[in-house]
Amino acid sequence: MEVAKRASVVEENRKLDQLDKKENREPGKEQKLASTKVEMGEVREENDKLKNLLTRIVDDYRSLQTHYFEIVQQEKGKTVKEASPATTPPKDIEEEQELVSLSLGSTILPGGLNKRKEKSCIEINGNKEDNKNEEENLKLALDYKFEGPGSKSEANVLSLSSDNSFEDTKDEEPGEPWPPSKIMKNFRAGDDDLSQQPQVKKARVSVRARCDAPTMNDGCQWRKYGQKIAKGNPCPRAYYRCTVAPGCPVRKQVQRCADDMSILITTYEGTHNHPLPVSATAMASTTSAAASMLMSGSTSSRTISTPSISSTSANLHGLNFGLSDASRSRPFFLPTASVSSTPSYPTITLDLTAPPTSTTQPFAVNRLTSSNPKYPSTSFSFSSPETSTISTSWSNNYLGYGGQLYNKAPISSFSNIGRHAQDSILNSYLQKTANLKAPSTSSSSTPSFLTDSIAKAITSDPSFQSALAAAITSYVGNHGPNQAAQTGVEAPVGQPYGAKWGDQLNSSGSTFSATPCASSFLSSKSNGQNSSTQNGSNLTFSLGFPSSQSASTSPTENKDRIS
DNA sequence: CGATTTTGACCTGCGC
DNA sequence: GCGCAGGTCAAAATCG
Repeated sequence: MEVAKRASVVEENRKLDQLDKKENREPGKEQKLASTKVEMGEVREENDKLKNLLTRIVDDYRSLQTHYFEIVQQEKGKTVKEASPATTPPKDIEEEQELVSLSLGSTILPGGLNKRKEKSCIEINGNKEDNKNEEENLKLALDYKFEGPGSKSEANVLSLSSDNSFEDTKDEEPGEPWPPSKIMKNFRAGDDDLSQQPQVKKARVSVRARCDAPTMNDGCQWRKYGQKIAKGNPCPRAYYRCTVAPGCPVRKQVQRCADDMSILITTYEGTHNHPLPVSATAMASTTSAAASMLMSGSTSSRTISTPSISSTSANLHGLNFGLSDASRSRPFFLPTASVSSTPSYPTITLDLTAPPTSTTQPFAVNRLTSSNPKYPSTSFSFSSPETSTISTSWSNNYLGYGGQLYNKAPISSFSNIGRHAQDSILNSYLQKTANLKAPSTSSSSTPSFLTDSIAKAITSDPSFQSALAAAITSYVGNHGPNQAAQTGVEAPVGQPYGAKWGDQLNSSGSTFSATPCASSFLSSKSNGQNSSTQNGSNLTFSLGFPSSQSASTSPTENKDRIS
């Protein structure tokens, strides 16, 4: 009911927004505009109330979930003790299990790789009708998403969807662009997903990175199945397919950049239909999110009132990510992402080799012209000098130390606009987070209007949020099963191996990288380990691809070479 | 000996 | 229809 109410409010907001836009184009209607704004204020107020309500519901949900797990544990103990063959759980328990399973969006792990998770993961095979109510509940719990483009309301909701389907987004009811059921549909491992979503299959995510090794180790196991000399590039293009699971549709192309041989271009296509190793989940989810960003076409020119990163962080907090604690403020680290498209293959490129963006060009979320109008194009310019550092670090296998990376160049020292972009995210986040402890001096060096506008520009794009969310979700899924369980956040693209956050931190010297060969990951420094932010810790989101030569989980890739 | 890579042949889509 | 380029297949070679 609340969801429906909220949806109606969202729709109302959208209409008002459109009306607002329209009237801005037609001056001389100030009176109408004024009344509209009054209406809008009311709607916003109501929206706020609903948000609060939603937050309460989420809290309730979480506590219920905690209770549920306790009950399940007790039930399990009982069942084992009694060892009764006729022990069929009560129906309500079953239903509850379904609910939890839906909420977590988890899938059963093959082979019991994660026993703890197995306990909380119950496969759902019930029919849709029966699950409808549960799905509604799920929406209540997980419906952290941006309202659709055009919504003027303060979109403090964050989508964790990686829904890539045009049809899906098209078909959605206003205000509910990505229902959780669809999120699950995409994230859930399954062969039939791809057949149902050819668009997803076609979407490609290209990663450019400086890498001396023949190929980047992204954590997956690949088998080379072909090599071709592509036109216009003396370097051959190698074709790999994922061999983690038989029948996995994911493929990648690896090719050196013709202009700069040190740059390795890896293009991913498809979605894994199997659980991924920890080291591969971040990459998978990042590419998935990037593909989502691309395919969702959600890059409409929303330059109106938009959420700042603080609202995002609030949502993350809402998801129990715990970022709202200012003492644990974490900067986000983002690569350059640009979109291009061919008629059949829309491609988003994450460029981690890009030099600092021109200082003459203020940061903005630009729209690029697309060769195919079907696929809207967007360029996010998050370039910074750090990207080259990252790339270098990939080759040098230092990618597990995102915190260090970040600390190599203190925030306050960044002067280029690309850095500003990242600063702005951080600053905006820091500024708007309660109980700020002034961990950085960067805010003084960055004009507030700039940081605000940048933050707004960045965060206004739901796709960005989606990508960020997916990365975060990946992080949560990988490093914090507990968090994931509490939040109901679904782990993207199959990540059954939920390693404990703390475990990872401990095992890797305060970074998330459990192993030096971890491919793509989200790195962090724990509290008190960071000299530059003594009052807090850094969490650096970055893409990391240690060279396969120096560290590879796959012997295949170790000997991989491009002749 | 199984897994993986190599490499030429083949298939497919697209532009002319 | 033809040629080109990208992508895939599959037999042979190679590796561990």
